[in-house]
Amino acid sequence: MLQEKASAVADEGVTVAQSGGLPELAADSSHLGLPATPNIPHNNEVDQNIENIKVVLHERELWKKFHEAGTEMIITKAGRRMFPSYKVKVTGMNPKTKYILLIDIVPADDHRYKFCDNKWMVAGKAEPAMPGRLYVHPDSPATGAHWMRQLVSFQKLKLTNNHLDPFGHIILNSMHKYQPRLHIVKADENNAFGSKNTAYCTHVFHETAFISVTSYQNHKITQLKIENNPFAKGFRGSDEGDLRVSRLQGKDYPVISKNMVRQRLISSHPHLSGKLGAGVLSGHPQVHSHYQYDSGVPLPSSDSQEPLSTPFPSSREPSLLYHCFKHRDNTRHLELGCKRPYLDTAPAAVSEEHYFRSPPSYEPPLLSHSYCGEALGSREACMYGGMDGEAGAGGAVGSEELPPPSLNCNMWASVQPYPRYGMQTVEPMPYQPFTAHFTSTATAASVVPHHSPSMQRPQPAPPVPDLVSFATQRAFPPIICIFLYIHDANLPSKAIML
DNA sequence: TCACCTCCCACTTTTGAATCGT
DNA sequence: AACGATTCAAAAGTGGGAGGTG
Repeated sequence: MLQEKASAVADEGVTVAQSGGLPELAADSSHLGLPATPNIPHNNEVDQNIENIKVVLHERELWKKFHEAGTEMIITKAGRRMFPSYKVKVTGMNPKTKYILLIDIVPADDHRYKFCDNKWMVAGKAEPAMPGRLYVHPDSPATGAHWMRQLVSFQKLKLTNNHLDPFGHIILNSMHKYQPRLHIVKADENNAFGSKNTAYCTHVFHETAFISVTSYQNHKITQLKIENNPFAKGFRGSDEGDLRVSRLQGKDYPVISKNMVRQRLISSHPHLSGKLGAGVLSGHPQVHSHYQYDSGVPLPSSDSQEPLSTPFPSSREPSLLYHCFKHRDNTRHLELGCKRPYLDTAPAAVSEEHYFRSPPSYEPPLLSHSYCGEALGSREACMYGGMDGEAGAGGAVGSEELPPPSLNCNMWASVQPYPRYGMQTVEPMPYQPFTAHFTSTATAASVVPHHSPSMQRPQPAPPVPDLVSFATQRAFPPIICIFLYIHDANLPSKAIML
């Protein structure tokens, strides 16, 4: 059976989750609006839901095009959407069970990059990580039938470099490499998750990795964006030249863009490439120094000034990494169970037992560090969801509306991640992708609903449940209240509520 | 001087309200 | 009156360029 799955999934270019957690609730109780029976014995139906969930990245070929060139994503103070947008096709869910879909974006490594000589080079150590934020899909929680009915789009997700962003956008550092991750969480009877036996799975498509920039560095990426993003249609050139540019400059004749100048110059004078990349043309009034000529954009390996042959090395992992775990008991210990990605190993080697996999080479050895964010000295905009109506006008959460000390994001950020949280692991596990968010790194991960910031306001700390509670309260639409809890034997339980 | 960032621009697509026809 | 189709204006989303900052 596993082999069949592996084969099928391989055809789709992704690997798929295999394992869920021990269920706490009757599978169908949530949609019935009935209180589920807690702590019921192991329920295979629910487990299978998690195990069987398959996620396929939409427009994977487009993502691959960008990936091959070295995807760049613009980040702005006001927030910028991702393009290509993150859309997935989900199958294998229990149609009646409610799930919550969310995305986070984690540092892919601990390097800062610069674009030099038409290549992305390591420029030093990464800036202290921004506080991790989660983007919860607007439809969450929704039934499996809902998610499977059509593409699940995260196109409204926005990226910002504003450390104090009040809008709930995902905060990133410029010139750093990041990896988006999709998490599917089974909602409990309260349309929430985080109770004792919450199960979830994580999907990572490595072709969605990108480097955040404030202006495009690689001309090839610029062209891909213009060619494929409808909003950038106005920048699409023609054989007559860059008409848009000529219009912008008030010319009644075509003006060749800088990119075109550079590209054409390079193509006809390859020997100039290095000088051009170094900004030789910057003195030209039409050519800004940060423009680069067209070519592949290798990203560096761990070896700092050595560019790689490909922007985002694909050898490290199959297309999709999978990780899943569940909360298993009341002991405030976290047991991590991972199934090996289908493509990660021979199907025959996949057992039914949980095990822990090694991290991909680029996946965060620094993941925890990233989310630990000791540099979060500034008061980060912790987003809190409130109830519509009761919340009043609300508005952006300003610094004066920061949560009480026990909920302070900085406090979260300062807490060391795994393994200090006493998570019970079967064996050493350097790689702990999702746990970093719902447990250890959740300390730095403020959970941000997508909803209007005007509806967000601080809420009193809810009762502290065991281990981790990540709850959404659909009962108060359209606000999703999310609670993050963490327990460390050495630290007081903490929570982030949204 | 340089790399990076911010703001503004013109253009396009998207969205939603208003209008009209059936 | 209800519903669907169409129209139109406002809002939102683009990359580029100029200029600012450290």
